[in-house]
Amino acid sequence: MTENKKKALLLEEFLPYRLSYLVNMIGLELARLYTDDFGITHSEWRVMAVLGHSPGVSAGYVAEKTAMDKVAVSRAINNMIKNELIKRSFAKEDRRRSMLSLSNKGRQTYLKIVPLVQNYERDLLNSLTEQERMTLNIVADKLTHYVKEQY
Amino acid sequence: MTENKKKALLLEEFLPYRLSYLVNMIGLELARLYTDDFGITHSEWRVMAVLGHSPGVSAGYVAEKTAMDKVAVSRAINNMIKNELIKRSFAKEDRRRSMLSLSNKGRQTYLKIVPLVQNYERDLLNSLTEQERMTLNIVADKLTHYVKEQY
DNA sequence: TAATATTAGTTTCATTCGTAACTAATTGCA
DNA sequence: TGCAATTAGTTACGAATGAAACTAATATTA
Repeated sequence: MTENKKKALLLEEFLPYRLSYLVNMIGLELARLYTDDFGITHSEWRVMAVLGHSPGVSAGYVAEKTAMDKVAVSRAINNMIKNELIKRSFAKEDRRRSMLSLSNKGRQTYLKIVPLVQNYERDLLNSLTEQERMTLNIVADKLTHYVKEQY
Repeated sequence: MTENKKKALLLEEFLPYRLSYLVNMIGLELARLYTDDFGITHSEWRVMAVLGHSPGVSAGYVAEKTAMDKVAVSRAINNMIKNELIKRSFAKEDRRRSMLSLSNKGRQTYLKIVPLVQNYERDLLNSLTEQERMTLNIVADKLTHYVKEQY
């Protein structure tokens, strides 16, 4: 006999909904850190985070690392070039491939934002016990692994 | 002396990013369940979930329960009325307040979707141990509580 | 009770986002 | 070599989203 207990569906108990709500709130709070003070959008911040760590990479690499699609990356990059946060050149051996890095202004902004978001993450995680943080890490990895192979 | 170990910021280790990626993937997968087969959008599904459980409530109540803004709720509702998934009347004692419930067609759709999303949730959680599921619940609540009071 | 404020929901408009089509450069291979 | 296929990135367009202004109904209060 297969499992057949028909349980009511309550949004506030449904894990995907709860996580979505949580992530949305976290995103809003983080966005305040870079939007209000630096006029950087969420997409732009992701691009910046990759270039801050890995200068010289291509737009495709950024797309891969950020899990953004290439159109979104293209838009963010071009906007940041306009705002002089990013410098772009093209690879000599393949003139399609861009080589991106932060400008001085971009790097200064990056270096200001990094501690802000790291502090936010720290404060957030400080509401958990060490044991809970460890489990959260494992759970996030397991679930991500699961959804990736589903996909 | 305050903590001053300057750690590099790696997107793939940054919890808000990891959770955002995970939730996005889960959302895409869930959307397949109701969009492909029933032409229901994500917003519409949330509205449907509330009305399935609590027939007769107002648009404002739906907005509150779904954490959607009232514009999004209004649009979803009107579209679902057009598609004959929802019936609407207005309260006699306050003719601004809507009283919403699923139509027969809407309820049939709802009853088909509920087990699909519940199965999805079950499969997702089955990739965890019982202990991890318990901790995940607690962690989700704690973090949500934290971000709510921050806000 | 008339004037004002508040509330429920809708419309408008500007921006964001994603898909698909496109351009330009390079690679593969006949 | 030369032509088809692939790759990097951009442009164009339609759908989704959010903020602000708006409409209609009700509540407040002078």
